[in-house]
Amino acid sequence: MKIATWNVNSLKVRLPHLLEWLADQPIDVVCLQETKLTDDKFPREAIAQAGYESVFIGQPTYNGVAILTRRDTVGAPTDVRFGNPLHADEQRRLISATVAGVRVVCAYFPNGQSIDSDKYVYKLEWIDRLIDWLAPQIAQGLPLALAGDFNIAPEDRDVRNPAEWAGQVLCSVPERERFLRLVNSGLVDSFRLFEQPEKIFTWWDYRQMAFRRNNGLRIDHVLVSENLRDRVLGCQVERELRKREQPSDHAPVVVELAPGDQGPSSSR
DNA sequence: ATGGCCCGTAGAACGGGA
Repeated sequence: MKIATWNVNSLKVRLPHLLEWLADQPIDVVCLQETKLTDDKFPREAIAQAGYESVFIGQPTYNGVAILTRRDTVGAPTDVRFGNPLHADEQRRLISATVAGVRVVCAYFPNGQSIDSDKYVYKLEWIDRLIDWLAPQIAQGLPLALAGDFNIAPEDRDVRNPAEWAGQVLCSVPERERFLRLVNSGLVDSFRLFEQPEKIFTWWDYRQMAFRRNNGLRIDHVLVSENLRDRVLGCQVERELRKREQPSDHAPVVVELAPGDQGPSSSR
């Protein structure tokens, strides 16, 4: 079973890329962030014709998240939940569902803007509430994948120019400390389970030809619970989608999971 | 030195992203 996360930066604009990608790649579960669509405008039909069920929650202009599941393999998701029950948040940043026995949490972490911004305070608080919610479930042994745009580069090796970013939003100590707290609640960064080439990133600024110069950050992640660790077969960044005309500034991250005891399609 | 792009909402610039 393949699980992917992708910040599309407007699903309206990126829908053709998404459909071409899914026609080409056998992804079973796709977590999307920054759909920027209200629910009445979500392209459920086009995605259904491509063979995917979708659950989603959006708002005008900002945020918006969705989980797509491949009908032929994993079927429709169950126990869909919107938001964090421990956090009355107006912003649509979280959706979770059970797919093939795995609790999939699709998250669009706040950006934070800059470390002296109110948005930064909100970011840290938002993550704290997320940990409060997820940690007990992980501790109880729920097989879980937390996939999304974390807006955190966990270590300096996840940044092309660490000196430029030192102490800045996405790289600050409090953010990295929270990433570690998430990991320490019983998750592993699937990307780091494998020997990886250096300088692999998931986001590149649209400006300054940053992608061509590979001036990026690794801020999109798939963390899996310890009890799924042995099932992770690989984790890679789909740079191809960032090379296209009119790309998202993020590239997808794809994780492959070996079938569980119940198999990938027997969950429902 | 600063900001240099893209998207949505606008119906011109501006907020937000990262």
